[in-house]
Amino acid sequence: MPEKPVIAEPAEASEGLPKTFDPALFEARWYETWERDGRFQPVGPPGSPRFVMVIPPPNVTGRLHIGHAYGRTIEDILARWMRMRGYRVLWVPGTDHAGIATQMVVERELQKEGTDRRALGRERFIERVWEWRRASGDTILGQLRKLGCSLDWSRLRFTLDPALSRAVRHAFVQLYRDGLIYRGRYVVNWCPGCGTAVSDLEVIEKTTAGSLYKILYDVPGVPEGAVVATTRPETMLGDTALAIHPEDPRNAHLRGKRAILPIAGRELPVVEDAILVDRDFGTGIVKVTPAHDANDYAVAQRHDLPAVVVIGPDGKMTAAAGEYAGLDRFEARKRIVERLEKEDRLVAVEPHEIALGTCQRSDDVIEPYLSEQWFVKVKPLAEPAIAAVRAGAVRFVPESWAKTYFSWMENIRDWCISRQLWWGHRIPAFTCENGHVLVEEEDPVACGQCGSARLVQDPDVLDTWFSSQLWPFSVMGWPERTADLADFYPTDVLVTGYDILFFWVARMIMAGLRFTGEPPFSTVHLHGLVRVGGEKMSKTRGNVIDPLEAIEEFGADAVRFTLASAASSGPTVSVERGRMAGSRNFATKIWSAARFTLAQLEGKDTPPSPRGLSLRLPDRWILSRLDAASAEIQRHLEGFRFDEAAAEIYGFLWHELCDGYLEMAKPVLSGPDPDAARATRSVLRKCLADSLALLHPFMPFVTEELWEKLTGKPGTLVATPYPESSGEWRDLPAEASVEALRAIVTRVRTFRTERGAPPTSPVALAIDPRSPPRAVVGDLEILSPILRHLGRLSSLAFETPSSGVFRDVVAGIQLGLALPEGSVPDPEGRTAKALAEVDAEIAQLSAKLQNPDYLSKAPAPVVEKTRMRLRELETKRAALGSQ
RNA sequence: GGGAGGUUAGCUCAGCGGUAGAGCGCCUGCUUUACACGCAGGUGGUCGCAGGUUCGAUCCCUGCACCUCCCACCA
Repeated sequence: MPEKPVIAEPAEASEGLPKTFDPALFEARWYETWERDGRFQPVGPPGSPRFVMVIPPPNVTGRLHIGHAYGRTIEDILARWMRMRGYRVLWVPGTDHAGIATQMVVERELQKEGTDRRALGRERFIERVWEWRRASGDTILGQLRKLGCSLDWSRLRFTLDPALSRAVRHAFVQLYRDGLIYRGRYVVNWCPGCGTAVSDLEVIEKTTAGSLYKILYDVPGVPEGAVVATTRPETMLGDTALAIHPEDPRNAHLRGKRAILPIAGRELPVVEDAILVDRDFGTGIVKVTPAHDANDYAVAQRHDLPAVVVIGPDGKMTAAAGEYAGLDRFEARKRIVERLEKEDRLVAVEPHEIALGTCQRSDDVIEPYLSEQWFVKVKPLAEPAIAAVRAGAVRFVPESWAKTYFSWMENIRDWCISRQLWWGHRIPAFTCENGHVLVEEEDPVACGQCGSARLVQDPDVLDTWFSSQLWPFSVMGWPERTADLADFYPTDVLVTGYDILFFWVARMIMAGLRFTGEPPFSTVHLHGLVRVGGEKMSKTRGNVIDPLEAIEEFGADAVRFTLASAASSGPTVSVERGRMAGSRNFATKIWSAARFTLAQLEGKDTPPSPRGLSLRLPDRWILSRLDAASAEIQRHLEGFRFDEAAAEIYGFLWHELCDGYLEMAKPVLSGPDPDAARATRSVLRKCLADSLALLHPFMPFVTEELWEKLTGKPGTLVATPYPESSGEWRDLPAEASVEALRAIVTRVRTFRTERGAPPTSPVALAIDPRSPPRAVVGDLEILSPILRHLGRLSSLAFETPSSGVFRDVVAGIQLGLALPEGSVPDPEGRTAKALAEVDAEIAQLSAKLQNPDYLSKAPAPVVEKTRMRLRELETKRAALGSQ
């Protein structure tokens, strides 16, 4: 392969931009400038229009992943856009203490040191976590800065800050006093790996291939005994009854009998329970294990049965399991099955698909486990929260999420909020030596009932989400009546992934209404989850996109623009590496356009606004397009369609401003008419300035950098008014004429390609002045110099094309085209192909226009459009057919 | 068992009642007074399948197929 000749680049003059740019050279600098200048803090008098968001607080242990980058980019686009529109914008940053996740990180460290938290003790362990947090937490905050997020760092919050801890305690005490928090012994989801209870939402069901074991229980007086099916034989040692359906004739003979529990030899009553037992399933006989199954526990309550805990909090069999004590639950299962087989009690083992509950955090198999826990009674909180969404006080974008929200909220179950962890908000409940329970805002010194000073605080901490649900107002200082709370609450928009709709969004709405009387935000934008090229991101697939690496490689602007472009309304958001490069190319394109523009403006008189100048058609066209683009961008941003907004500005900037206007401007800028050149410079300047402003929320860094070059006002684009459509520049006649010109230029170029002529070969063009869009023809005469230039025409005549030339119709304009000589007429038979297409469409349209139903029922403008199209096609047919 | 969403160009996705779009890829030309991270031209789609509504359907309705994802205590 021959190497490209290396052309020495002329030494760059002292002024002028380099050809390409390095985002690393200015991204950090601009961020610091904005922050130093207080751009991220709300400015303006309280009461003036404001726009408030709180960040979904990432885990302190977290590192920025593509999902964060996506959500925060959307938020930052909103924040910057609203700021430029003159709102007092507040976007509150912060992190979440993330109970289990953080505790696990530090526990792993301890493990490496050969110790554990129990050896350390509670106090020293907690101190250790704080140390860890000081040393390595909050890295994600620096990463958000890299992304360009315009967060108000003066209001940085952490869910374990003293003020936020007070909010948590206040909320707990209030709910307790209102009877909405209670303590009790129930079967909860227990994660043996984490050593704590978790809520229903933290259990991930995975369908797994398992087995259904059919076990024979002896029943004195019933020779055939009772065959019981179970997927978890190890729990049988905790059986305290068998249950049958009261109306099941198959098992009527078992009524009132007592069965013998195999292995253990204990007697079990046979109870009748219509709720638990499904007559149509299996043998209709169910083993009842109250300590290890929530349904069985309910049966035990109804029939006053004891509960025997055979699996302990560590996942190992307890002393109650007799000879199996100390064995891991799965090992115990194996041994018990072996034993049953040996004793000939295993009637059958059938393959059975089971829904295995696993821990969201540790992936361990969840055990239903009977224990003392704290719960929130959620129904009374849910009702007003449902009503608020129904009434439109909270709106979901996209709307369809409301349905999911309702169905969950309407069937909501109590929330287990106690966690057997050390890292988190400790439950503010104390028990005195006489068993009195005290729940108060301040640590009590003596029991209010018996006066005892020997008080023990509940060892558990609260579910992390208990504090998260208060976030939109706890960050504002609630329950204190702070100025921020008065001024900035409720917030406006919440942006987050739909995956935490139940965990967080729903609970915030409930808590906000309960504690502040208002919903915490008026709009919830639930975005999709990021996938890479349609596939879930995973390390094994090797398709993980690390946003920090991407920022290194392409720049933060490119990463942001890519994410914004990918933002569809659907549940998945597909991001590809190729898109990142494309966005980087786009940034370079702007850079290059600015470089050209700046070179043109340099040292020349250029009015900042084209208003009052005498503008030519291309000027009017691009200003009209700019106005239209501004309107579209605004419409899409208002509708949370960041992809469409991004596409709009991309298309305008690249294909209209650069491909279109810049090329038309070149001959004018160097042409003989100084007034025209001056007007062109002014339009160029306005287009560049407005483009930079329009693009700023998406690509804040490169636009700010270029803004400084253009205006000499460093760091001010962030606070420049966002361009909005005024309609002032809208000019449809100019659009029609310039678009006709562009179409004709394209036709001339295609003509060359068709004829196999080199791109530079001169074409003689005739434009039929009798073509129907008369105004356009007139404009084209005015545009002649540009048309000649762009089309590289040897001649341009406004006359009926002579019979010898190739004829066609473009945008209604009848053209005659001719190459010098010796060119191939039409090597690929394109004319014939085009003719066939025209004929087909003519046939279709005439059929339509002969259909009386169409004529009478279709709207008149549509019919008129069809007529016009048909007329144009007929002209085109005549032109093409004359070859 | 309920519920939601999807199926459009080779890939990733927009569009959603009046003649099919983008980016990337692919093909052909190009050092054309910013940009090869570029310019110009082009290739490429019975818009999952079958019915229905309509003057007209990729778009609305019904059914089917396949794919995601949520929710649900069936041993």
